[in-house]
Amino acid sequence: MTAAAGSAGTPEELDLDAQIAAYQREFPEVDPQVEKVVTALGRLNRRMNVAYGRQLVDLGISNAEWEVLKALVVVGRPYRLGPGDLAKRLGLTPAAMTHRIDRLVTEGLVTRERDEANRVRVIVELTDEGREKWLQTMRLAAAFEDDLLQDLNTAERAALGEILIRLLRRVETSQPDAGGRLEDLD
Amino acid sequence: MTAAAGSAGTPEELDLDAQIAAYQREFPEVDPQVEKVVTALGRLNRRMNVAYGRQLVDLGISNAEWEVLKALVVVGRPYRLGPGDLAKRLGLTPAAMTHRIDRLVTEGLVTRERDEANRVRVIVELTDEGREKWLQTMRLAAAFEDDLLQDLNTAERAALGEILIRLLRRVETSQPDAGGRLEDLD
DNA sequence: ATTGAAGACTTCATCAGTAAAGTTCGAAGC
DNA sequence: GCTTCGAACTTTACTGATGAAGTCTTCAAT
Repeated sequence: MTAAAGSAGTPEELDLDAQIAAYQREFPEVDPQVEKVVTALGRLNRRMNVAYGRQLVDLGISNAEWEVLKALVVVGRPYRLGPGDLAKRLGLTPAAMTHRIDRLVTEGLVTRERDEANRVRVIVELTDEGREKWLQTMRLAAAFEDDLLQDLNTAERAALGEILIRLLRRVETSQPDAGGRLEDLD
Repeated sequence: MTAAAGSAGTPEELDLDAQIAAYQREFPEVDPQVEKVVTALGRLNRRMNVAYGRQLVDLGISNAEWEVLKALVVVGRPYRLGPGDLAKRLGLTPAAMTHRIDRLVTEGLVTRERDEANRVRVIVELTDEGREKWLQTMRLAAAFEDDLLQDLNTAERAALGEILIRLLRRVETSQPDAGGRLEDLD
């Protein structure tokens, strides 16, 4: 097998360096250092999502549902938000939110009721069971994250955090966001 | 409205620190430093995907199609892979791959033909037009990435790359991957 | 009081993904 | 040489997302 080709391996077999090498071969102008950072970032994130996904399966909820629970927890007591607001926070359409809420309601993790003060509005509220479920996910996630960063000492963690935030600031300012689609939100 | 709530803002309005604070409030055992790194990482990645997505729209292809082009380019000339192999590399099911290839074929970016040497196999090959399309995406992506990392000096870039790779190694070794679903691959 | 415009959510049609069954071809055994 | 097993891809049924149209409520202006 040549460089990173190969007949049919799991994705890990494609190691990072081989992939960067391929990019250089096909597109010489590329800066390997930049590409390395960007590729590692994307790959790391994917792995983490897979890991989260597995834990969620164990707890019997989907990633989609988890996002909703997180959003409700973040606003704090009494853990209420409208469907439209939730949709904006999670970066999906109101239509999708309607269905997600349907599922969560049937599982008893949130309640949906009309706002009596303004009957055009709907209030989605986390139930005790929903909050408990979130706590469970959080315990697992925190354990995974601690393990992930185990090899980094405090200084390294701080440096990493600082750099990531600088990058984040750069993207967020360069993109006014145009009020759109944001995949998901933690 | 309390803390980071708000009526209905775009996601950016929820700044990172407020979100971390919310986690600490709701789940005191959490390590804020760890959470900060993890949250920033997730958020950064999301922003980057949005940015890539916009560029792709301008070029008239979807993120899904882009992934396929990348995979074919990475293996090098003659830019050929079977649907099953592609599916593994991109972390999706063969069924999904079938449909993606359908779309790419109608757009003229790849060809699909039976392997005459082994007629149960199918060969997907990048067309010149497909390669050209990939080059265009690469030019845009590289420009965006260079801009993103502009605030980091060489030493910082190296440090970031090194740390990310350490983290990546940790996730990849701790998860044998179980041969499964990997969202996507760059 | 009535009408009109805008906002918030839901419904409908369509699209892309998964899981599982189906099809076709190649290879190994009797 | 026929048959059976297995591999590679496609097809089918279903799920969850999008975008556009629809419904219901509120608010402002006649």
